Amino acid sequence: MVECAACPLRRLAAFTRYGPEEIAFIQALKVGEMVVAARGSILREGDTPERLYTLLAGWAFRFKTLPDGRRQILNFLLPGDLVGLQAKIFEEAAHGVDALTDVRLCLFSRDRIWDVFRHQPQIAFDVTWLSAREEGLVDESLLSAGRRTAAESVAALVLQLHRRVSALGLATPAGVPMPLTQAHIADALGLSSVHANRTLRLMRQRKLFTLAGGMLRDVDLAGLRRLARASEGEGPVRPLI
Amino acid sequence: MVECAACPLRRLAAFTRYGPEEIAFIQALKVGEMVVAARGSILREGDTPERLYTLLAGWAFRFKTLPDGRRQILNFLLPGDLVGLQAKIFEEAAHGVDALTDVRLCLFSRDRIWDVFRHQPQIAFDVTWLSAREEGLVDESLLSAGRRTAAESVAALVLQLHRRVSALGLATPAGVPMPLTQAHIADALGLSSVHANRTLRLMRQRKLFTLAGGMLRDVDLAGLRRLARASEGEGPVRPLI
DNA sequence: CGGGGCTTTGAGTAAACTCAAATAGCGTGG
DNA sequence: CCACGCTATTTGAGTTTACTCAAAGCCCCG
Repeated sequence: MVECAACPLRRLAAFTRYGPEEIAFIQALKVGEMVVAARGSILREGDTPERLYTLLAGWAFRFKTLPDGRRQILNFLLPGDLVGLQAKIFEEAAHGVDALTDVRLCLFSRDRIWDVFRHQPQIAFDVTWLSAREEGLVDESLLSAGRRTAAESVAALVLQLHRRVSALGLATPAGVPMPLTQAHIADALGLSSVHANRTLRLMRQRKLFTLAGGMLRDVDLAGLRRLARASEGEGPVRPLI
Repeated sequence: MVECAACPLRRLAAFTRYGPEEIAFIQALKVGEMVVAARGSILREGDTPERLYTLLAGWAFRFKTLPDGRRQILNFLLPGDLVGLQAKIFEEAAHGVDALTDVRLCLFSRDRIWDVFRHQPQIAFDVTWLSAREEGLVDESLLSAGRRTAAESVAALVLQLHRRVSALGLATPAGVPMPLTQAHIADALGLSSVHANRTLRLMRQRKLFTLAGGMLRDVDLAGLRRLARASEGEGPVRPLI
């Protein structure tokens, strides 16, 4: 089990620095780790989860489903993201969380969240910060699903994920890891998977990017920004809990 | 100016009870009130707002726009809702907020939010609660825009607003106030206003509800729930700051 | 009584969907 | 090592939902 003080994420420039006292406090909150295999469920819709999680490694996503099986992905979760805060707050999850790849999670005691607010206002503020940031991601997706064309939406999604993955230092010379199937892209943007496929072909033809084997390659960032009409997005640092 | 201890909202069963100490603290945070006329702007995209607001009376909405003018409404704001928290947290608003009706807002000092986290953990927790609740509303809209048909989306939106307005005790024998134009409904659900109009006609023909003159009437809640495949939604009480 | 905004309707179009089938990849066990 | 099965991708063909453009009607307010 990873010691919080030695957490490999915490070394990244993407995360704010905490003092030893705060790290010790987080360490005291941590009750264990959990591993979930790719495609496994981390949190089911309607569940009352025992824990609050931070994603240590791997990809996951939040989603809602309709009774007939239609699924909407709400946002993707990458290392450092908090999982299950709403569920903690409302006692019952209004959304599910599934693992996209094999995933390692850091477990926090559910009851002790309250201690954070009582004793560590800085960390409490950062929890709120992360929650507001996630809402910002959902806002952006809603803009895509509601008002962007399929090509614009795909461009905006790829840009967002490219930015988030790069900030974590996960980009490699071989490309940027992006372990999504076309069905995930479709469900995130409100498209059918057939149309997602045709749109990806278009992106390839326009030389905006290629996405294959879980790797994003040959990205034309400027072209994507022009297409998505995206703003530059969040600043460089954020808290890690 | 309304005294927090005498705040008419606070008397409603929809809000949690605060002790005298907490109310005094909130009162100390309050630096004034602001009135914005219908159609006026409360917060512009890209602004760095000086204040954090609570909506005291009236309707407003959060939105994002694309450079060519396409607009997506992210969620509607009703009395008791917090405005501008993300903007406070990120220094810059990634969305605008416009008044739908004449609106009265309670102003809180921006800098002193930090005091809340340091001295009033209960209120800090409730800020997080409200933020998570708002994210839940956006999640629901994303499900509509992405995966529901136009009729299902309209049903889900009307159900949500009916529930929220009723919880505030604003329903009257003459109907439930709902001061939206068809363009607002279209922009909230990712439809064209022509299609929103045709969908509303369909709802009228199916006797699910009528919406005219800012009033919702003749609502068939059971029929709407069946159509929207909606879950029952949030519990009855929430914090008021 | 004349706008300006909002709503309503018609007609034609386009983006995205469904259904169906073929192809490609990948892991497992014979 | 290859065949099999499963999942994911790709493409074609036809359909539908929702869009655009345009014009007319409404209604409130000044």
